[in-house]
Amino acid sequence: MASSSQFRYTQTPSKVVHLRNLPWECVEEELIDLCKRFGKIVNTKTNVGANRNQAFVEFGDVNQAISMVSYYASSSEPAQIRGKTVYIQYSNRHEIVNNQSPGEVFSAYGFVHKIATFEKAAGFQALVQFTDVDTALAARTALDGRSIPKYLLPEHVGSCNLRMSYSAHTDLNIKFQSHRSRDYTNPYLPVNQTAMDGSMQPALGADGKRVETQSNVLLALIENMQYAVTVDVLHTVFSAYGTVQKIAIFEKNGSTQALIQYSDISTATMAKEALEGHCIYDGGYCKLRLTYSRHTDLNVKAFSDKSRDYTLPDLSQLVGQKVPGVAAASGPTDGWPNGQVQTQYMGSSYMYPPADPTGAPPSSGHPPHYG
DNA sequence: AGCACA
Repeated sequence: MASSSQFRYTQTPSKVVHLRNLPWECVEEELIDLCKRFGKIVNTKTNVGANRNQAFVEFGDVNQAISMVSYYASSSEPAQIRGKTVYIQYSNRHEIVNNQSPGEVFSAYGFVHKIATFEKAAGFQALVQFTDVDTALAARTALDGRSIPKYLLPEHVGSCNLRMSYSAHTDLNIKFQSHRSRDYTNPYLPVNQTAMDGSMQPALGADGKRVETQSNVLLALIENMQYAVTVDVLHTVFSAYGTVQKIAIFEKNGSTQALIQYSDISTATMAKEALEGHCIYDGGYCKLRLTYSRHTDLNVKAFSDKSRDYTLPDLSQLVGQKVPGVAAASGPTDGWPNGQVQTQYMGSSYMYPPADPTGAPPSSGHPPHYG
C-alpha cells in the first residue's frame, strides 16, 4: 500500500527531503543552514503537519538529496537545529507545491502576529492581531459571518461560524505558545507543554486571569500507565460518583487520555475532586490527572475498544460477550506482571465504588500509594 | 519522530 511506504526503511529517493521533529517555529533560514552544504536548495515548505514541526526542502538535483539523507543515515552526529535532533528522509513526493494555503484562516489576509483564545459565556472567542487596521478590516470583511472550512476542523466538530468585531486591544500580551495562544512574532517564547497537550489545565485568558470552565465531561490524563486502562476500568472507577454516560479513550502526544461524560456538571465536579491525582492501581500506576473538558456531549462510537456510549440500550449483553478486558479481569491476563495487581484490581481496594459513605476517594489500607 | 493539497 502506498500510504505505508513512507515508513519503510527503504524509500524511493526524491529531490525533496522531509524533515521532522523540528524545533518550535523553525524558520526557513535554519533549514537552509542545515541543508545548503549538500546542494542547491530550490524550494522549502515550513510549518508542515499537525504540530507544524515538519518541513520539506527541495534540492535542485536528486543526487544532492541522496547525499544529505545518506550522510545523516551513517553519521554519528545527528542533524540538529537549535540543538534539537532533526530526522530526515526522502519525501514521498517529488516536488514542493507552494499553493496558497488558507490553512490559517486569518493568515490569508495578512501576517497574523498574535492569537489569544478563551471561553466566554457567549462561546469560544479569539483575539487575532494583525499588523494594522487595514489588514484587520480586510479579514473582518471577508470572514465575518462565514464559517471555518470543515477540513480545517478536528473530527467531531460541527460548523464553526465566525462573528467578528474590533477588539479594544491594540497589542496582545501573549505569555506562551500553547493551543490557546500564539505569538508568531516571537519564536523563542516558551511553549506551555501542558497547554499544547490540550489538557485544559487552568490557562490564562486574554485578561490574564485563570479560567477553568466547568463541564459535565472530564478529561483524564493517565500518567505512569504501566497497565492497560480499558473503557471498562474507567467505567468502574468513574461510576462511583454517578452514572457515566459516555467514555472515549484516545492517544495524544504519545500519552493516553480519556474523556468521561456525566449527565451534569456537579457529578463531574464530585468525581474530579475525588479522583484527581489518585492512582487506578497500586504502586503509583495509572495516576489520573483530571480537568474539565470543553466538550459537553461526546460523539463516540457506541461500542468499541476505545469508546462506549452507555446511554444506548442493550449494550450490556454485548459488553459481556465481546470485551476481552472484562473476561480477562477474572483470570490470567497477558501484560499483567503478576497476580497481585489483578487481585488488587478486582479486590475493590482501589477505585471501585468507595465503601466510605462520605464518598471520599477509596484509600482504605493503602494510603502510601495515593498521591 | 512520520508527509503538504481540499
